[in-house]
Amino acid sequence: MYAPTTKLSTTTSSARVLGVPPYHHGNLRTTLLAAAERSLREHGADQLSLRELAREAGVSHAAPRRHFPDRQALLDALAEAGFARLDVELRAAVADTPETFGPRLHATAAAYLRFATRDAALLELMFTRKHRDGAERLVAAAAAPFGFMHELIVQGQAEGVLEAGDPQRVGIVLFATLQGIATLINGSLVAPELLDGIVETAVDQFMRGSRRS
Amino acid sequence: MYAPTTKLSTTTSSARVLGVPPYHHGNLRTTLLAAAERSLREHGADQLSLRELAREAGVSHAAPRRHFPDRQALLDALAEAGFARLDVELRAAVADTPETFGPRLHATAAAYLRFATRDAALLELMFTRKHRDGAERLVAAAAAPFGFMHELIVQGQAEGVLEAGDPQRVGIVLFATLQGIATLINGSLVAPELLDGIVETAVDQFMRGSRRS
DNA sequence: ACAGCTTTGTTGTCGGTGCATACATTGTTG
DNA sequence: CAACAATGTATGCACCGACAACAAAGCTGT
Repeated sequence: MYAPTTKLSTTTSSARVLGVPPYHHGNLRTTLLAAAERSLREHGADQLSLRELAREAGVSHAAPRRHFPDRQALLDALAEAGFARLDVELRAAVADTPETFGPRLHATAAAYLRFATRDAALLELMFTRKHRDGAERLVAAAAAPFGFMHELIVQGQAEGVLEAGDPQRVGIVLFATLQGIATLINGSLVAPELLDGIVETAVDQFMRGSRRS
Repeated sequence: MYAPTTKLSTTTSSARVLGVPPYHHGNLRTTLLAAAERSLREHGADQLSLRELAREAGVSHAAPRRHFPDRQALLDALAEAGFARLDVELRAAVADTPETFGPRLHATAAAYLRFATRDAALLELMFTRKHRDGAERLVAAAAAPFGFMHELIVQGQAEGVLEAGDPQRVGIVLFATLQGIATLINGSLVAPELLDGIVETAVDQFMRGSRRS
């Protein structure tokens, strides 16, 4: 086993300049993931085909197998990346927000639903139960955004805006509400125009429902 | 076009007694749906195969096509039936409950999550966005349980337990919260043992968050 | 520098699936 | 009882995911 090649696509070769594609792609895994992400967004997980991705990347149909043992492994990797990106987006949303709980909660909720409605298929992938043993990686990736919610709740309690209590439970309920709203919107069961109003209602209810009284 | 044969499997024939299977199945559509429901529960929507169902029903692999133009049509039918059953179960849950809002809300939430965790794959199917034009039937079917939630909210407001306001919005938020909790549990992102506690927290928060103050 | 091992491609194949078309059988109805 | 509509069957196609055997390229120790 040699080093997992951190440096990208050096692909030695003199062949490159001649326009002859090198035998080794050099960066297949990343290329496949990027193509998969696009395909997922455009056509949904069901339509995603390994062979199709291979064609797009200009490699043989069996090449992806070297990087993803099977189709599900690719989907899992996408979901994992999705959680990471969600975490980044949530944290970015509060970065330029007053440090008080209220505005931060609003910003978080809005950011979550922006992510969820923009990448509906990805969201579905992230939360779909695909038992597959290696689910640990996924759960670990999901811990990041969950942790963020947790921190938010703790802050609210520290500020005295929220009642004391198990922040875990409360955080889960909050997370669930946002996720549920996304599901209803994405499933076309609720008109998208209602989104903003619903989020506002949800946030208000949450504040009132768990404020210190 | 002759009558859509309400009476089941009369399959005229003298052949029956001889053990020779009749040319016409007599009840294929229903049989397929039943088998599909079982397969869905046991192996998930991805693994559901029309050819497999045909084999189970003892019929050629092209036969299902007479009843479902394509695979998605079958899945849609399953989802539609799912909404109908959900509606029945929710209404049944409050049937033998005190007529006051509080107990009814609790019973509804519990019933929703029982349904959702018992038939996780079905739930996913019901709320997954499969744009496919004929989504109207699905949305119509979904209207039943949604309507139930709506009625529940209206009752709460009439009792004076809930503040006045758009029952639609509030109902959607409630529905979303339950749906979101189900998603988190089914996706193994939250341990099942926590379910009861979370539901309780959610219901309490809802009551506090929208009670008349 | 080169021999040997590891990684990452390639080609070919297999079983399975959804969808389509042409044909066969049966039930209904005028 | 003679159309005709409904429902199954047989066959074929294109595609897919998985697998195995082989080939090229990169690394590494001597």
